[in-house]
Amino acid sequence: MDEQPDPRRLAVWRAFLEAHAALIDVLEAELQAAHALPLTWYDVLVQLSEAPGHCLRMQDLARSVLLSKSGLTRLFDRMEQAGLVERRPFPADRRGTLAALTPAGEERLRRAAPAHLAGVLRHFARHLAEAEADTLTAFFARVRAALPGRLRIDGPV
Amino acid sequence: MDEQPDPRRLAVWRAFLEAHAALIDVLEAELQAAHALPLTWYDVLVQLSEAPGHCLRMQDLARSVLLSKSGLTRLFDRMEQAGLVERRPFPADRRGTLAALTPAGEERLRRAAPAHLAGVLRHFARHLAEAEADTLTAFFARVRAALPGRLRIDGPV
DNA sequence: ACATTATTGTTGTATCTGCAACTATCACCA
DNA sequence: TGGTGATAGTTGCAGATACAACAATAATGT
Repeated sequence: MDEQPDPRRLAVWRAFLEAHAALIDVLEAELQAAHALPLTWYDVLVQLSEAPGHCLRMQDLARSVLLSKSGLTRLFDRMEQAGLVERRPFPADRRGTLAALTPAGEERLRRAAPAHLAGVLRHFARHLAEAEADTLTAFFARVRAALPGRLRIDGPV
Repeated sequence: MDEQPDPRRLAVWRAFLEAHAALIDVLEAELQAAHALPLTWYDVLVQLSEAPGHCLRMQDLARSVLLSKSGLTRLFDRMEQAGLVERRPFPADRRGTLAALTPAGEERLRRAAPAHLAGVLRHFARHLAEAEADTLTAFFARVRAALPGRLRIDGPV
């Protein structure tokens, strides 16, 4: 491949980083203001609600929300204390734990989702022409596919 | 407005988030492995090296690297201790401090930059067709422009 | 059956970040 | 000139995250 410094492509990278940072900031602030939910909490609720049976193994949930095992353990502790989720034993494998949504968690998500999705639309997707959407998804998918899965998962070396 | 869930555009958002997380992970890991530099340190070095006179006010630097004032204070402390940057008095306004690159910092950046830029190219820009690059930059710029500047800067309410 | 190895989730600890409060300095205006 | 408020940077503190070590359980091979 041609490997010139190529400032055009470098510019994309900068723009990508800045857009991401700004987007996360706004969406987080909006979600926090409107429903007192950090984005990470929202993400957990979404992943659980989309899972079959509204529950997931802790480790799978960790991968879904892009967090390390220990990171999720602590996050889940906080959310459990808030009554939005709960741990259940997983009979099939007694090492495992099932992370499940409580009714309160479902309700909280149901109330917060519309505003958040509207935010994503307003701040992000709105700027996307119909045709561009697929191009972009495909691009991100290519990037993602060529990358190793999550590094920095914890556990011993 | 049309407020259908619009899964196509939602998919872009998800793909965007996942690609970002994965990219940061790999690039950080590579930079760390090859040059013992966290991405934040690299960013500071780049911003300073691109600034006129190789120095910037602390607050401007904070904005450039997308960090809060206090966040930068601490980050800069660490980098100063490592000898890569230094604080200089700013005569024109004695409240201010100039963040400057040391020769060691310049040297470190000069050695690390090629590998990092190659990484950005290999993991990100390579998947981008020539024509797509401009489309994408424009899109991110639109997103960025429509957004408020950094929220969550610190300081009293 | 048993020993060895892998996997699951949690915990100890360190790092990094932001918010709010603080000090020092500056800007402005009466 | 003095006073009031704004601004620059630092610091105390709390929150969130990752890595490494750990206990409990499962899987595998002999």
